[in-house]
Amino acid sequence: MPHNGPQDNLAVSTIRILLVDDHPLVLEGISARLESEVGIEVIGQANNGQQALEKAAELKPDVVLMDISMPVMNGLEAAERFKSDQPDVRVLILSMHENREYIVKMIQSGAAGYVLKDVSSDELIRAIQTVHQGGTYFSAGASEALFSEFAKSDQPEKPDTGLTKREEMVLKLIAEGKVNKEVARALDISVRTVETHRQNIKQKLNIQTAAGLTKYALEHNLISL
Amino acid sequence: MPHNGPQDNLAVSTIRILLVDDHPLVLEGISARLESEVGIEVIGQANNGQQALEKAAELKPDVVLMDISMPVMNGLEAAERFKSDQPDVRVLILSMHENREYIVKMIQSGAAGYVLKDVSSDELIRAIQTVHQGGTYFSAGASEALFSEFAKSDQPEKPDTGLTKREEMVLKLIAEGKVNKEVARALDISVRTVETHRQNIKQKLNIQTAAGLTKYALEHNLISL
DNA sequence: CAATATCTACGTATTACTACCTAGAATGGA
DNA sequence: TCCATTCTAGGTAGTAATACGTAGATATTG
Repeated sequence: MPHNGPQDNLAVSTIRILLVDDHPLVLEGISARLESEVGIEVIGQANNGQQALEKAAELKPDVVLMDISMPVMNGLEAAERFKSDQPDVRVLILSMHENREYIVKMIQSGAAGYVLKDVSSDELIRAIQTVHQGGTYFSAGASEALFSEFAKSDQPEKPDTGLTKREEMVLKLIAEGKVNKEVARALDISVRTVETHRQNIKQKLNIQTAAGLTKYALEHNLISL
Repeated sequence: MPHNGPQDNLAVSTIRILLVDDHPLVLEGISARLESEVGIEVIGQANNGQQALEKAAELKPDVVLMDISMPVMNGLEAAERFKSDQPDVRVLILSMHENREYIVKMIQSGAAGYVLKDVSSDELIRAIQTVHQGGTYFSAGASEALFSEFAKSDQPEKPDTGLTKREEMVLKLIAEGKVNKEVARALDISVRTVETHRQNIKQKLNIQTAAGLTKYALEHNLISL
């Protein structure tokens, strides 16, 4: 599987960076850090998302290293624009927020990576190289924030409901939208028994309605959508 | 926010690698690639997950570079064991599968990164450095496979239900577990009107029971858990 | 063995929901 | 303006669920 594109140019050409931050001091600091690195060149700077899009269209950078919070157009909006207007540009977010919502939103907006502002120069450079090659980079804090949730959400763990096995079974079937008669048939028991179970379940969980039962079942991963 | 741990040792100490693959040729090849790199040292090799755990306990590597498909104990199982038994060891998966299921499973198992086998030496080294520093690494193919889905799944988009606004409102309240009387009170309309809405909703959606309505509402993001 | 929990089932009465109608008022377009 | 849609509300019946009991059969376990 032969590879073409920027991936193979790493050794021969430098990575062209556009720096975007609304704080001049940050721009200078990062710029100084990166300039000393071989293989990386800061070809321009911008103070907000709007400027970033314009300068990028003109300068054609490989990677846009961008803050999130900025006036005029924030990083989120800018990342979306980049994705739709200049999809070849790789956007690497440099943020001080370790908040999961932010990170998820950035990914959805098409960012290729998310680096916290407290990273070392080494790590920042590695992040730049990674996204330039088409990869995805999250620094330690970011990946923790992201995947701790992600890992859980996709993991159907079944916490203790306080229900018996039979009750769980009944609840499951009810939550799937079955009426008592169907549940009874499915479990080969009397409708009255199902009613009893239903009563006990509702009493145990302190739930009044059938809809509430379904909600509970979904919340507790007894059934899935 | 001061940082301690392996992060700061990059410049002074080498990253100790344990290579795990059931194909001797692959082991040799990767080993050769990595040995020529300064700052990285292959301290051991294993042919399966079982061996990997044993050797890791003995050799204390920084990073375990491991294949998924192996005899005796596969990479998935091994990654889980590493997470529970030797949590300090960073597991980097080296796989030829670009399948999303695999990747998600690996993350849930505690892997710190996922690299496809067709990556360049440069990228592999960068991946190793990244995970060693506590970051998360996905090579281009992997991140695409992962986030194309992920981005969608977390986006609460509200597809057209064919329901009117009022009906959606009623459905929402019902799905939350409210009985008709409560819905009526909440919307300040007659119980009969709620019943009518309920009828119309069920007819439109072809759903029979209250539980079914809740399930539908959840599926379509009208309410959330 | 005795106590406990679980699963099973029924009686009775009340309340809630369902099915299938009609129908007026208001609203928004063609 | 007329038509379609939506929101409103009710009639009448039948079915399902709920509330609150009791109670036997079967494990399970201290």
